[in-house]
Amino acid sequence: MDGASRQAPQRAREDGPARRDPEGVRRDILAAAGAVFAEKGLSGARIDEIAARTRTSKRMIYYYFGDKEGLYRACLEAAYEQVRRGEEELDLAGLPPETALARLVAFTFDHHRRHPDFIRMVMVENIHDARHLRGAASARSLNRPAIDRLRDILERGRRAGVFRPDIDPLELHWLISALAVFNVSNRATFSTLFGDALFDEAGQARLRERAVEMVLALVRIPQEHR
Amino acid sequence: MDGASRQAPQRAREDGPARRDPEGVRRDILAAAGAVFAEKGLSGARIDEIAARTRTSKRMIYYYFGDKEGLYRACLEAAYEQVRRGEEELDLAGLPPETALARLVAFTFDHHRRHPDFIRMVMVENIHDARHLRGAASARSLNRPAIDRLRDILERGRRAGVFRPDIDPLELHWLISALAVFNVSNRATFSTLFGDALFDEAGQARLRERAVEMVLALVRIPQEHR
DNA sequence: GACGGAATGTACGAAACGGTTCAAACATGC
DNA sequence: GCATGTTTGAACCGTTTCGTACATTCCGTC
Repeated sequence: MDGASRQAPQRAREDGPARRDPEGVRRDILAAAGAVFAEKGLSGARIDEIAARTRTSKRMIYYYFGDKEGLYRACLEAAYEQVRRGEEELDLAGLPPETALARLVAFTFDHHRRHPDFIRMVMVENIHDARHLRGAASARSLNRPAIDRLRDILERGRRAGVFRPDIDPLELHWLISALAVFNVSNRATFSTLFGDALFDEAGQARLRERAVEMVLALVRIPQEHR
Repeated sequence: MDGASRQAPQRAREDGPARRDPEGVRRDILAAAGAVFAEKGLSGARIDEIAARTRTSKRMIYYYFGDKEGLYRACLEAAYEQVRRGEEELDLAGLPPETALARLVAFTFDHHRRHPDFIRMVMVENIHDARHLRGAASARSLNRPAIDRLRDILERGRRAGVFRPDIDPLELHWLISALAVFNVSNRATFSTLFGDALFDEAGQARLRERAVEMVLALVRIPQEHR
């Protein structure tokens, strides 16, 4: 073949001699499969279609991932990892609790909106009763920090006398997730039934604002009680 | 065709074989198909499995519904119809606006919880970008009353001076739906990642209470501004 | 410069699946 | 009771689809 494609193993040779580019092939497959699974679901996805969207062949899918479910599991874990890692960008340290919470809600809203394929994978997985996620121990530990972050904010707010003391961080996470996830997961049916006024830029900005207001209104101690 | 004189056949003989019963057969198929589609999705569902859960045969499915997609569409419409009809039970007339809104939120929360198969159908449909729902004109008209009900409550609250005037009923419906739907649609992944403390009876009662608080806190004019 | 294991391409098999054929059984109008 | 169109069951058909067998290429090492 040509010599140009040969220099592919461009990664610095750390421990192993990267011959052809197994890691790259894996990533390539994972990206293609992730897109197709998100679009069509587990049973709706066709291995041949995934292979076609790849720079490599169907044979490689089975070589690296065993079977369709193995590939799906790998996609699921990769999706969680990518999205949760993206959340680490958010730095709330030093902000006053109310500002921190407002920023967290707004960020979560936008973050989910930026990752519709992740949301679709989660929906697909819920259709399957989270059967595949259950095996992934990584996912559990990957998600715990979200709760910790909230607990911290709530605690700081409580100490500052601006937040109610009876709000459970897990409940709050549930509430915030509900808004941020629903916005993406049910966009198609919602806009079909009620029009898409809520889903253009202005509408989304308003919804995000409402979400922030709503969470803060729940958590705050009303002025007259302070 | 005549509507009245045709429904005779299955009536009298309860335990007899009721040979000809088109309407009954249709309902039977729809029920079985609804369950399977909700469980496995459109592409995951197997016509043979649906047929097996039926008192009749695969042949009848094609006789009555044409093909798999036709059957799916019929299930989708039936699901929306059944659930929206169930919402008509709720009577809020005469209640003060705050009470009415609180009751509406609590009812919506419980109602969705009682109909997980409907939620699953909606999820499946969202995976398909609402392609099949788009054709169903009935669904659109079926859902409009939900907005009207909210508009009415908001308007009454505004006139009574207890609700903010800048809340759009559509936005509010979005918010309420997000909480009620997410609670069912993402239960599997959420409880896998964070435990199922929120999903036993006590947990669900707490979540419902939070949802009510949250919506009311958003819509109310704060005491000190009245 | 041949060896051996890892990586890749090709082509195919077996089962699953959606959908159809054919004819028999049936209710109902005449 | 008979003719007629409707309703049903069982076997069947052509494709699609997952997965694999086998051949081949690549590359570090001896």
